[in-house]
Amino acid sequence: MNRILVAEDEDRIASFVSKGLRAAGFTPTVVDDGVSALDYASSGEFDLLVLDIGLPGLDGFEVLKRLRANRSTLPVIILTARQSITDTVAGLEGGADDYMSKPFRFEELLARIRLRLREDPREPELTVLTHGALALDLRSRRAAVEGRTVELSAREFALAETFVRHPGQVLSREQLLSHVWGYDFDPGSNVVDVYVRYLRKKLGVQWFETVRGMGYRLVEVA
Amino acid sequence: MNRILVAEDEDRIASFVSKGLRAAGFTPTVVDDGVSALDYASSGEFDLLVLDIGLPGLDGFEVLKRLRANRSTLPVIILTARQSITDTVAGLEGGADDYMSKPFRFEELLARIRLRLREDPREPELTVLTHGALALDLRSRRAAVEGRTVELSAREFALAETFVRHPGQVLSREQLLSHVWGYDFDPGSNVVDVYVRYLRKKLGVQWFETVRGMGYRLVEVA
DNA sequence: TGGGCAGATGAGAACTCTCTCATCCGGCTC
DNA sequence: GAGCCGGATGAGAGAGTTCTCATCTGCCCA
Repeated sequence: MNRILVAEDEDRIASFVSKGLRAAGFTPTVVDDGVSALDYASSGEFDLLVLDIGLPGLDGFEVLKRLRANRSTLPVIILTARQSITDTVAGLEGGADDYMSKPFRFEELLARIRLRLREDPREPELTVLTHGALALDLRSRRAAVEGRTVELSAREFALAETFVRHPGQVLSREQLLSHVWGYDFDPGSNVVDVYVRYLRKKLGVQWFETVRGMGYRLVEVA
Repeated sequence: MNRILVAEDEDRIASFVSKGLRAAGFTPTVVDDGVSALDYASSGEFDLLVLDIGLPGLDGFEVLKRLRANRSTLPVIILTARQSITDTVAGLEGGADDYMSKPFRFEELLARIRLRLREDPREPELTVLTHGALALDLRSRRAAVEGRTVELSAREFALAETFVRHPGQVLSREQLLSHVWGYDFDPGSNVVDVYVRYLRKKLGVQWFETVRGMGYRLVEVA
């Protein structure tokens, strides 16, 4: 349950997605045109399809349509153009299970993939992440340190979530930028530093270790 | 699949919830102490339990614990005190299926109840609401009118959602206030008027009809 | 026809959020 | 030990959001 087909023709996005998926333990395969997408998706070798709408050859809608016409129940998450609700509606009506509109944060795509691949969808979605005395309530966007509740802004929360999902692992600024800010953010910025500082201030300095020249790391709990 | 047990001792909230549930087509029953809650919940007469943590007699945790000890699989949504993530974690670990922290917007509770009662949880959650040429993307908080995409703020979106979920129905300011702003908002405010104006400006005046002395109504589509 | 009242509207205060920029600090290297 | 460089920090600009308030408008009824 971890073979994922990524149909996306923009190199930058395809690589962003496939790298991230691999790091998260999935086995991604990338194709960059509609015909191959349909072909591979029909092979039965995949557990989920991430499908860009704007594919050359056969567009995403067409791929989806033919796939469903062949009675495939493969879960499909479509990537729709920036801001196009029309595409979203059409895609969902055309049999997509979910969608992401570009530009998206990788963590969000990951959450949706996990949701679609979950063995028992009846099982409650994990909405509170914990790491030692640190707890993140994914729904209310609030955090708690040793019982004390802390309000986090959207960005602060997304960053904290990324750390908690990769405890003990050194995360580079680039990784954090692409996971939290999206794939098309200015890599020269020092936002990451600034937001790590915000988190340190709100959650306590002891959680976030600086690894000089490398990035930051959420300290592991004993 | 529509009999809901509400265990809540604060009158104001109990009535807010039960009224809303009735209006949404459910059949709510209210109890105001832990012993009755456990009693009724064990009867097999209900499809879901909305359980306040701070109940007199037996508190919510205890009710939940005993319920699960008796092998009941009744879906339970707990209501936790303002900001207490600790309660939330304890509740979910104690076998709750979901939670709401007070003060909550009614529409949100409703969404969670619907989710838990859905026949086939595998079926994609409805994430785009439409009403004629009006579409609301619940996830990206964007709306579309005849293909044109419009950005809405959180409040604007919640208000629009309420209208679209009750098309053609006159909604009083009080109803809108409690649904969109929560149950403890100053009833003397004219925020509703102001936000209806914002929606008219962004989505078009034709959608929102003023019913003098009564409230507002989303016009039905031909 | 005039007054009153419900609703519409304009303006703006308070606040939050996000990000940039300039400067400071301190460890590492030579 | 000096200088450099990565990172920490403080400050603030700019944008967006939410809500209040005062005023305007126009419908309805006496």
